[in-house]
Amino acid sequence: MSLDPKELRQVSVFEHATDDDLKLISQHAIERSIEEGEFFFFQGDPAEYFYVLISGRAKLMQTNPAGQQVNLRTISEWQMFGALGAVREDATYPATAQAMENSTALAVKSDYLRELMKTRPYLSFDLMKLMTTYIQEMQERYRELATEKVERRIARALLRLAAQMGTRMDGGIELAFTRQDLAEMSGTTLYTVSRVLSEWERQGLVEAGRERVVIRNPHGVVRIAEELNS
Amino acid sequence: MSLDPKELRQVSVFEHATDDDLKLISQHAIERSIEEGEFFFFQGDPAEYFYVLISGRAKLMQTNPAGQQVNLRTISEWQMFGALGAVREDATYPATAQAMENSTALAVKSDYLRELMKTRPYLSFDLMKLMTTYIQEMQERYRELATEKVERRIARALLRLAAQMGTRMDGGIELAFTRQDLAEMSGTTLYTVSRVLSEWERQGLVEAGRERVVIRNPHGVVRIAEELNS
DNA sequence: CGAACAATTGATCCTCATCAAACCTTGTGG
DNA sequence: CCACAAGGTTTGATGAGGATCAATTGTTCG
Repeated sequence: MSLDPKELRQVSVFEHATDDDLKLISQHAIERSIEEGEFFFFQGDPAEYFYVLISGRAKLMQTNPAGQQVNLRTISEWQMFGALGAVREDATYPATAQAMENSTALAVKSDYLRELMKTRPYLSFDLMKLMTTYIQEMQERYRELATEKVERRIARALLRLAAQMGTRMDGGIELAFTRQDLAEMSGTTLYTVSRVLSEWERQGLVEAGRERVVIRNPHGVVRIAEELNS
Repeated sequence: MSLDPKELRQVSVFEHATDDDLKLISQHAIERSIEEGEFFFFQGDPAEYFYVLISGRAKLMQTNPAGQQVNLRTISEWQMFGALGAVREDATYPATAQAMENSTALAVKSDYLRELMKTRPYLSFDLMKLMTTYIQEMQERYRELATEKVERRIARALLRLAAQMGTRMDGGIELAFTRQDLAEMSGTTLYTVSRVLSEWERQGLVEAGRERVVIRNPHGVVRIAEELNS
C-alpha cells in the first residue's frame, strides 16, 4: 500500500534484508496512527507486535507503582521498538510506548519475526547487535545516575538527544522537549532542570524556550558533561 | 582437558547446542585462573575473548573518570560474561570484570563465537534471549535508582542476590558480600548500607556479619522492597 | 480573550553523602 | 599462641544537593 517495502531498509535491523524479505515483512504489517499523548502499548501488555516508527516521535518509559516515570529511550523515525517482547514467546512489554507527536508506526506480529529469524541468521545477528548497543547505553546511564551530579546528567542527556534527534539551526542545535521530558531522561525533577537551564542560559550555553532548548555552545555543554572535577 | 565438554550445557546460551558443538567450543577454549581481586579484563580493553565462569565468583563493574564504581552484575558459576564485546567486530569491553574469590573461567575467542553463530541460528537466538533479560534488568534497576529511596533499593538488591546466589541455611538465606559491594549494587555508600542493615537487624529482618548478610525474614524484606508508600 | 499548559523562581525541608573516629574480625608472623 | 596489622564495619556529627511545595509568570491555541 502506501509504503514502499524498500523504505524498510532504513531500519538498522533490516539493513541486510533482501528485497523479498522486506516485501514479506511489509505484507505482514499493519499501519497504526496515533495522536500525541496516546499509547502504542503499555508496560505489562502481552507483546504481540513489534513496531517500526514511520513518522512522528515517541518515547519508551517505565512507571513505578507510585506513578513516577523514567524515560528509557526516545524513538525517532525508522527506529524499531517493542522488539524485546518479540524475542521470548510468552513475553509482555517491559515498558510503555507513548507518542510525543502524532505518529504512525508499522506493527508486525512478534510471532512472525520469530518465524523469520529461524531461517534468516542475519536477522538475529543484527537484532542482537542493536541490543548490545541498548545494553551499553543503559549501563552507562545507570552508572551516571549512580555516580554523577544532576547538572552533568542533564548535560549528557542533552548531548545524547542532540546526536539522535537534534535539528541543526543557525547558531545552534535545536531540541524539542519539555522540562519534564528532560527530567525523566536524567533522573531528576522538572524544577531542577529549569534551574539548570536558566543558569546555562545566563552563561550563554543554551537558549531555553517553551518545549524547546537550543544548544548554542555545544563545546561548553560537553565540558560540563566531561569535566573531571566532581 | 580437565573439563567435560558436556558440562558446558549448563551455560544458558549453550542449552540447545549439540554435543559436537560443545566439544568444538571447549577445544577452542583456554582456562584462566585468577586470584581474588584480580581482573579478567578491564573496561576499554579490546574484547578478544568471552568467558564462562567455571568456579568462583566475579563482578562486572563500570568506573567513572573520578574512580567511583557501580556494580552492574554479579557472575556465578556457569554464567557467561564479556559476550557483549564478542558480537561486534572491533569492540572493546564496556565493563571491567573482577574476581570476588579465586576463580577460573573458560576463555573463548570472540571471533570463534561469531563464526559459530553464522551457521548456528540457535546460538544467536539464545544469546539474544539472554540479552533481553539483561536489558530488562538494567531498565528496572535504572528506574529504581531514579525513583526509589535507598532503603528500598537495598532491599531489592538483597532479594536479587538471594535469588541468584543465596545459599539456604537453617533460618535464613546467606549472602557473602561486603557493605561496599552492596552499596555499589544499589547506588549508595557503604555507610548508608551499614546503617540500614543495622536497623533491619534491630527489627529482626536480617543478621549482619563481616562480609555476610543472612536474610532471616525474606517476607519482611519483600515488604520493604514493594510497599507502595514512598 | 481566556483556558490550559509549560516554565520560572523562591522558600523550606529531608534524605543521604561525607568525614572522622572507634570498633570488630580475621589472618599472619614472630 | 599472642600481638598486631589490615581491612571491614559501625556510629555520630555535619552539611550539601536536590526534592518538594507554592505562587507567579510566560506561551500557545482555540
